[in-house]
Amino acid sequence: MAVTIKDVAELAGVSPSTVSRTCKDHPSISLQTKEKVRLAMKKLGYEPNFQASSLASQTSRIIGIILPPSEKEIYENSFYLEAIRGIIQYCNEHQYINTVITGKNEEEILDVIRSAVKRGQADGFILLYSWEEDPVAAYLMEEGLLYVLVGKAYRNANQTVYVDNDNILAGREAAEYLINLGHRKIGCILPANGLLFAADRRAGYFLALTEHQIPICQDYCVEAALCSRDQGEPLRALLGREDRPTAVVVCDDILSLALETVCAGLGISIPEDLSVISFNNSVFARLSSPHLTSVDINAFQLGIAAASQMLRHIENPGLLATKVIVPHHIIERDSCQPPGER
Amino acid sequence: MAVTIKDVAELAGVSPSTVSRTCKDHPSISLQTKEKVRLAMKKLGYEPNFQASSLASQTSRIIGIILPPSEKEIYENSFYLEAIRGIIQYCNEHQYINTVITGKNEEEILDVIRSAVKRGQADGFILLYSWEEDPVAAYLMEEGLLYVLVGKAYRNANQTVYVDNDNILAGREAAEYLINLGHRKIGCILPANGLLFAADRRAGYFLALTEHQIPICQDYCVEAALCSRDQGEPLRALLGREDRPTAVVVCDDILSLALETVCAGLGISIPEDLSVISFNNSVFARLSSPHLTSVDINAFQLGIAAASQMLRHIENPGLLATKVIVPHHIIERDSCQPPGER
DNA sequence: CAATATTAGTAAAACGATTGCATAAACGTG
DNA sequence: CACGTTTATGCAATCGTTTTACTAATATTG
Repeated sequence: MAVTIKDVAELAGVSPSTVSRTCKDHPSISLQTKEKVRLAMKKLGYEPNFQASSLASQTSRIIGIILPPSEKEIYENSFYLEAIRGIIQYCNEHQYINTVITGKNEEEILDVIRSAVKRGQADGFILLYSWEEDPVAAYLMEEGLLYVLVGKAYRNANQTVYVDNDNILAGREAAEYLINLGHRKIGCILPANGLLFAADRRAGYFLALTEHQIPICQDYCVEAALCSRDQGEPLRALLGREDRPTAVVVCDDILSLALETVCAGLGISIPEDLSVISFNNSVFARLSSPHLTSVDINAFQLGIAAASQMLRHIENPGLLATKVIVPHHIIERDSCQPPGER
Repeated sequence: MAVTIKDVAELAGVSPSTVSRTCKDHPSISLQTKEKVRLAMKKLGYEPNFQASSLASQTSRIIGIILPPSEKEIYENSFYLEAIRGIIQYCNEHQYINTVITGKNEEEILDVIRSAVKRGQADGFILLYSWEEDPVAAYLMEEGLLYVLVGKAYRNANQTVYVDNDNILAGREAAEYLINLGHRKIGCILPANGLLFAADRRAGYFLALTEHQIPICQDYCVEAALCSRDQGEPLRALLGREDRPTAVVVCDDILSLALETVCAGLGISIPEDLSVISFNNSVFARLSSPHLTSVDINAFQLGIAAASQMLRHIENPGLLATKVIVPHHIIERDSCQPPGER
């Protein structure tokens, strides 16, 4: 049997409550006693029992990580695992553990959440995606549960704690990068998955064009499904045009890869005929040919920041909902060049 | 405050112990009483408190999922998230939860595990990778902790519960697929990460060649780092040869993508000049051009199987260590054709 | 110096289940 | 019908902490 608080108390010659207070660094225990107790703890290799302390203190020290309902494709994006890594690293350092939650659809996720809450299996939730009208976010908000959104809040932005990149700025900087290279005919390709970040990146793209007095051409802005059969269609439509763009902002590396395939089919070469600036800076960016210039969004840091917000709010209830912006940066590779150069 | 077992007991007019036994479907409670209790549970929306039941029963109902120490690249492989999904789905269905564990290096992982064990924070561990001489696996074995390996056991295979593909068979079938197309000069490309599955796939590849009386050429078998600077070097060496292979077995889609890049640089076209059969059937396989013929290893099922073994062993201590083989299958796409055809 | 405030620590009651043991009722059986 | 058995249920201890309320000892103050 593992060593308990009583064993430590006995060895140190104090009562269990004193040991407990020493662990919490309670001010009403003298330094002398604390030292004595700490020595005993070290000697016995004592670690407080997780369930017992949870039960007594009525908190679980468990944070639920909610993944979007599972369509396989979504998970191919390494964003999720990176963010999870960030979260668990921070949580581990602070004696919290995590439980990953997902399901076949939103209803199933809600069931898991409801049940986790009733059982006292989670102190809060980190939502790793943000969609318009997401029932999961709506439920968490309604029930007054503690949650942190990674991504952009759709409703109740002021009451929601969220952690995000400045996607508008990122989209703008990506477009500006192309504009500064001399491009004027610039397209924008978004994933058709309804995630909010894409809309923001597009908004940034529009902003950049407007600022540089480049007329906006609606047809230059297309949505494409990730990994579906007819994925190439909208891309081919864009690139088949007579006045096709000389550069594109692509909101996900996976899409860029798809784009490269379409380009190869149409005899368009990157970056000579088409400059591409991409998003996420994943393996895809390093493995494609040519290597992609891509905006790194720091998924790991997003995870760290989300976890840190979570813990802040658990430990100081009633804090105002703050938002945290994690910086992005452009990683330059070989997929961009000034237009018309060969 | 949430509804407790006492509330249910009161409403049903029985004692708490009867409610508890009803939950466990204990045989010594009459059907009549059980019905009465179940009705009360439903009415109140009762769910047993997780920490309290853990504390009382001295089990945590938490399964740790151990990821390899974090070098970012590893996580780009969607295998991990797929396997995690499988695990959590199975665990959720059986009222278990999961905690993901990783660290910067093996020592850090060991610390987390040690501490989790002392605190009673895990009933068992699922190891999502297998390396030769892995200190983590060694520790788990030494301490007599319950764990399931996803991948191949290196030492103590007979005492280890593990869940794997038949990678030798998979490697053999991949090579045979190429042989059946008429290829005789077949190479093999492995990731240089020391993971055991790669060696097995290679062994299968050798097997197939031998069986078909094709002489083995050591130089046809190369290792390449995933996503590193000089990754292309060994590939270029292989493909730059005068008598370069007409087909290759590539043990990871990510490597295939790298291979495509190198081929493009050398003016080698796939599949006309080089057939490629790949492994993992990830997005990469569907996004590359041409689309890759790839062996699907069913990562999700591996996760399910691992979790199911875990629970079996938790609930029946002393069970013999069985191994479970999850089937693979070849997904045919456009990267293979008979040699010499254009 | 007595009265009061502060400090340092303890005892014991939660927290919400589980479970071994006791017991009452119902049931056979000779 | 008395006795042993089976069946169904309750009682109370237990799991290992946290925390409230309390006490003893020491320090402070008018």
